Amino acid sequence: MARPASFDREQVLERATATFWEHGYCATSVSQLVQATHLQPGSLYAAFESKEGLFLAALDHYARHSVERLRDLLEDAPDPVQGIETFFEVLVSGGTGDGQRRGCLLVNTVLEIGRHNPGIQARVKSHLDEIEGLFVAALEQAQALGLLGADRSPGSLAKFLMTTLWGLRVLGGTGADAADQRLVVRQALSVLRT
Amino acid sequence: MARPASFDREQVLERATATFWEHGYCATSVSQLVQATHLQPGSLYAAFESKEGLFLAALDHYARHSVERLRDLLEDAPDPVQGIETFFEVLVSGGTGDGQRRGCLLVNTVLEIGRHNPGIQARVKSHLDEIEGLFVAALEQAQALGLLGADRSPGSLAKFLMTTLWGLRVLGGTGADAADQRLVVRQALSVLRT
DNA sequence: GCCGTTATTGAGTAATCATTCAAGTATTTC
DNA sequence: GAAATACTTGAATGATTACTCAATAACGGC
Repeated sequence: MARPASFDREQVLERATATFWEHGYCATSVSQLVQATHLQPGSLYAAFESKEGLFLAALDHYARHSVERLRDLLEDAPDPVQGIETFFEVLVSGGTGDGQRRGCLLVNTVLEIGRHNPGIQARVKSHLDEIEGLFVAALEQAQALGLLGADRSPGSLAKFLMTTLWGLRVLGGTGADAADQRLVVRQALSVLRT
Repeated sequence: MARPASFDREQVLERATATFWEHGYCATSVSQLVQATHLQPGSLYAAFESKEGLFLAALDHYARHSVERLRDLLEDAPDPVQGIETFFEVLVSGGTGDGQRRGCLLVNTVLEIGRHNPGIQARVKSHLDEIEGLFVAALEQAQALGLLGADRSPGSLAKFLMTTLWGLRVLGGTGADAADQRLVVRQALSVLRT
């Protein structure tokens, strides 16, 4: 019925996400996004409405992949507790490489603009809640398997693990090496061994 | 020998700090700083060289007060462990009010620009190290008093507490209320009770 | 192959950005 | 009170900002 879009939306999102992730929301200009996505301003605005719209789409794109990776990791683990331990080990040892240098886009976003932009805050929170949900499920499984005391609260522990994860992102941002981060992970995960 | 500056440097720093704290580094414009400090651009640049120079001075100003408050709190506490517990309770319950809404300027800065600006990262890190040092000292005192097992590592625990503190700042940024934050603090501080 | 519809282009918008500087002003020293 | 010195002023700088729109191009349905 009409001319179809000539760009691959997924690829555009991938490139836009990388740009936002690298520089942050404020420090990323539209002309940088134009350069990264190979889309002219007009096309970019036709497809995503605004810089903020593109950023929200980038957040979704980023979260989709993050959640997927965590889910796979937990499913492939021999047991839920080891899955969580592996997750933190991957986090600390760099994993993808880029992830270590740039931290987590969701966490960066909370502190950069979450407080000032309710729409973005809500979107980030919903993605973080999804991740927290995976931790809750893993901890409940662990309880069912007798790996975690029945008196422990999966919800409370999951919130604690999320907070540890976020703190590690800040620690990474200060330039701390993997060894320092591992010390923290050991202290934090000792809570699961009670 | 010449005309003295007519502004109160401390007051200017206080106002500039509040502005940076509220909006972040990137989102704070020089004209906002001009408005907040009541200094014309020329005076601002004569006194602080650049926007970044003023920001560094603001970071120092902020850290000076933060460290002071933590030191007082730890000194006034009946014992070091209770001091740490009080610190986290104050953190979670809002404390100053502004602090709760705006988080911690140092933590916000790490994730917003620390990775891209080595000078700022180094300055933030030195301030955070000072705070970590206070925790180390408190934990060593606790050990000396028999409140903490002699087999525990004050350095490692201090890093863990810092990470928890940072994670709580992110948790606060997502809009979590004091009750949720308290759950996390309870899990985290249980590590001290081992 | 033509028409209706939609994507693409990229120069152009006004606003704002961080920064500068020449002119004017106030203070100290002698 | 004059000379020297340094602070204050605020308009102006060129660059960059997010964003728009009229013109052009390309596709699907018939």
